[in-house]
Amino acid sequence: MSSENDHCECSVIHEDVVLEVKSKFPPERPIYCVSELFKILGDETRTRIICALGFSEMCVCDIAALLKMTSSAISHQLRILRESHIIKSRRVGKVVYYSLADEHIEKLFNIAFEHIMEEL
Amino acid sequence: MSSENDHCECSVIHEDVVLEVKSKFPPERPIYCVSELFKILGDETRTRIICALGFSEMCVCDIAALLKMTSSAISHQLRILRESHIIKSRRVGKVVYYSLADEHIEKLFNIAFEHIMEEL
DNA sequence: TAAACGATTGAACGATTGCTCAAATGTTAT
DNA sequence: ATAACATTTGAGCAATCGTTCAATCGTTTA
Repeated sequence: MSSENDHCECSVIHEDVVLEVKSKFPPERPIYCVSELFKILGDETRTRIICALGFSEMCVCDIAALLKMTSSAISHQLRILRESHIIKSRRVGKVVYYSLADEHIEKLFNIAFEHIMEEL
Repeated sequence: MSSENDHCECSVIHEDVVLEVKSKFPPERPIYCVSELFKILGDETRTRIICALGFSEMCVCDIAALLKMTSSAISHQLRILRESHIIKSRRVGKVVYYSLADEHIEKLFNIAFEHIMEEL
């Protein structure tokens, strides 16, 4: 016998609220995608990379020098950002230049910065 | 002998770009705070909780029932969200009601949702 | 006061993450 | 072809994370 409360050891207190929120709740996929996006942004190295690319297109070496990290570590993070379509790359000879894929991320960052600034 | 490039095995290719971006770069603290904020939001359970609270104030039990998880697991995540000032709580007898602390997070979520929707 | 119940907490665990290191690509210059 | 160099990649490892489980707290009700 299975019920909606299989995984909850307590009874539902406000069934009306639960049902109402459930009816409005977004589908699983966009929820998953949004949390994945935030997860990508939720790392200090990646945040700093995105912030840097917001000012200028940069190559791996320059980002590494700016952030005082190895280019291997930077490259690993750039791959994650590239696969998430947050940044894009173009190769010129041996050098690969990275830049922000679009302006959405900067907008998201500005809102987040505002939020932080108001807190302190 | 220490230099700016101690942690980078390659030479700086575009010194002008690095110096320019370095001069514009935000201080360490807001960068850290923003990445921490995104890290908090970057978990599917917390995303779903925030989404639910965007529709209605809810108690731990109801959130657990809605998301089909134990109230212990929910409570752990609520603590993280509360300590980050993303949600607030009020106790009425045995029941603790949670709601979003302010409208900033919803705004952030809406921007993120827009970004996701455009991608697919 | 004791029992019931919603919520919280801490330890333990398996899973995931971000870095390092070494090796391998890909491209250019000798 | 060979050397040099920017970048990428994969394995390995320590650290962090999210859940479960059991115990506890706080409040209400019998």
